[in-house]
Parts: sequence; structure tokens; C-alpha cells
Amino acid sequence: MRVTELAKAMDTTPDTVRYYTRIGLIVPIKNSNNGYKAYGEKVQQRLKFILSARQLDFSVEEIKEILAESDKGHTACPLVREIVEHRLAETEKQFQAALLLREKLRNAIDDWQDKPNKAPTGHMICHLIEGEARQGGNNE
Amino acid sequence: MRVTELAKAMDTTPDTVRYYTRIGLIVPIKNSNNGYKAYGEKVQQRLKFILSARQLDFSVEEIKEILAESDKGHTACPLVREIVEHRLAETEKQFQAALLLREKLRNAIDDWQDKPNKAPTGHMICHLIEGEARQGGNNE
DNA sequence: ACTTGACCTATGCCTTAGACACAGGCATAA
DNA sequence: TTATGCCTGTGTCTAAGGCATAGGTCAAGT
Repeated sequence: MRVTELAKAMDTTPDTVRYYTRIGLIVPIKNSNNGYKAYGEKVQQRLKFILSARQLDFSVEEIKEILAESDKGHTACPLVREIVEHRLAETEKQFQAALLLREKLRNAIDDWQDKPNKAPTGHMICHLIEGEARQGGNNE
Repeated sequence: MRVTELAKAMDTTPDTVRYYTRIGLIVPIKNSNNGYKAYGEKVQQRLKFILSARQLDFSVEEIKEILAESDKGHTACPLVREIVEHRLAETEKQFQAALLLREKLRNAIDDWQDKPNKAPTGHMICHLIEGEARQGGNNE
């Protein structure tokens, strides 16, 4: 199995497969005489795991750690549980940030509805934004 | 005014000021004989605008375009309106993505509650994730 | 056997918005 | 004058691949 074939089978891109290969997450069976990488059954399994973990937004670095643990024959489950908790907290933050930003943008659009376009003056680049500035106070 | 002083005044970091300087968004008044950059009143105004736009999550590239327009004496307002609309759409996507991911993670944690930790087998790295895989179907 | 053309490959560079490390400069106190 | 501590500019690094390039391979056609 070569890179594109594997990528198609796993519904991802060749570049992604190459990337994982490059950083050593997956190791091709052998570089056949033509220099092409060949991937075996085991690697496909491994890639499937990687992609599933990526779906849960695990970082590649985290996945690397999981695989390292698993490669030593140890359970990776506790590590996985820990990461997923952390990821949830992180996602919650992103969620709140997106929520806040959405509100800010909506307010901006709304406030600007009736304001005209103005050429820049010596002390104003765009009055829309500069007039809005006080909105974004101290977060956190 | 030197870099740290300006940064403090605008409530940002020296590195940020240096970055904007590096890419030419702001231009120091002069490199005095000691090689230090000096920033004037005008630059401070400009930096304030940049930071306000960043608060609305405008990309630096977008801000650069706005400033270019403004520097030519034209209104940047239409461009700003366009960007903010686009940014809102983008934020909405991120918002939905975060929402979905949060749900996925919560489900995972919940489903795993009663499952034990297992050592990796020949065809399973971590049964938690591999068992969960079908969840993340076809998005988009 | 040879050649064409389409596809495939590996490699290296590019991306964001700064953060960080480093080596040296400046200024103030002793 | 020196010691010390903050300050400076420059260069390098980040995450997760995407993209461009130059060259290799494979099957069909001649």
C-alpha cells in the first residue's frame, strides 16, 4: 500500500499520511527499491486510531504520547481519559470565546448600521472601529 | 517612546509591538544612534487601532489592508464592514464546531465511565477511542 | 524496444501571530 | 570605573499539515 492508496482508504489526504510518517507516528514497512514508502496492515490500524483521536481534537503530540505508552505494552486508557478531560475544558474555553466574539461582532454590525463611511482623518483611521473600542474591556 | 514603554501604554507586550514593527504595520520614527526604535504619537494612534481590530479578531493581514487603504486617504469603512461580516460567519462556524466537539467529548467521557482500562492488544491501541470511532460520522 | 502522457512520489518551504532565547547595550548606583 | 539589572534587536520556534517542484513510475500505444 502506498501513500495515496492508504490515504483514500482512510479518508484522509496523502499529505497527512506523509506528515505522520515524517514525524515518526507511523513507520512504513520498507522503502522499496524505488524509494516509495510502503504501508502495511498494522500501520493502517494505527492510522485509524490516530485519525479517530484527531476527531476528538487530540493534538498530534498527545497522540504521540499515547502511542508511545501503548507501544511499551502499557494501557493508554488513563492517559486518554486525562487528555479528553483536558480537551473538554479547553473546548469549553473556545466555546465561550466564540460566543463572546460573536456577540461583539453582532453588536458592531448593529451599531454601525446607521453610521456613514468616513475618510480617515489625522487622528482616526476608521471611526467604526475606533468608536467601538471601549466595548472590549478587561476580559478574564 | 521606546518599545516597552509603548507596549505598557497600550496594554500589550513588547513582542507584539516588535512584531508589528517587523512586518511594517507601524514604523518607528527613527533609529536613534543607539539603534533603538523610537515611536511617536502617530504610531501610538495607529497601534491603538490595530489592537482594537485584533479584539474583533481581524487578522493582521486584514488590518494591513485596511491601513493601506486608509494611508491612501480612502475610506476603509466598507472594507471594515466586509471583513466584520466575514469574521462573523467564521466565528459562527467556530462556534458550531466547538459546540459539536464539546458534545462529542462529553459523550465520550460519559460512555467511558463504566469501561475498564485495558492493555493494548494486537489490533487495539485503546479500546475507548477505537470503540468510539463511529460517533464522528460525516460532518459538512 | 521505445516513447508518450498521466499520475504518483519525496522533499522542502510556507503558513499565524507572536513567544522565547540570546548576546549585547544602557543607565544608575557605588 | 565597574557592577548590575533592565532593556534592545535579531533570529529561531511553534501546529498540522498545504502547496509547489522536480523527478520517478506505470500502462498504453507505436
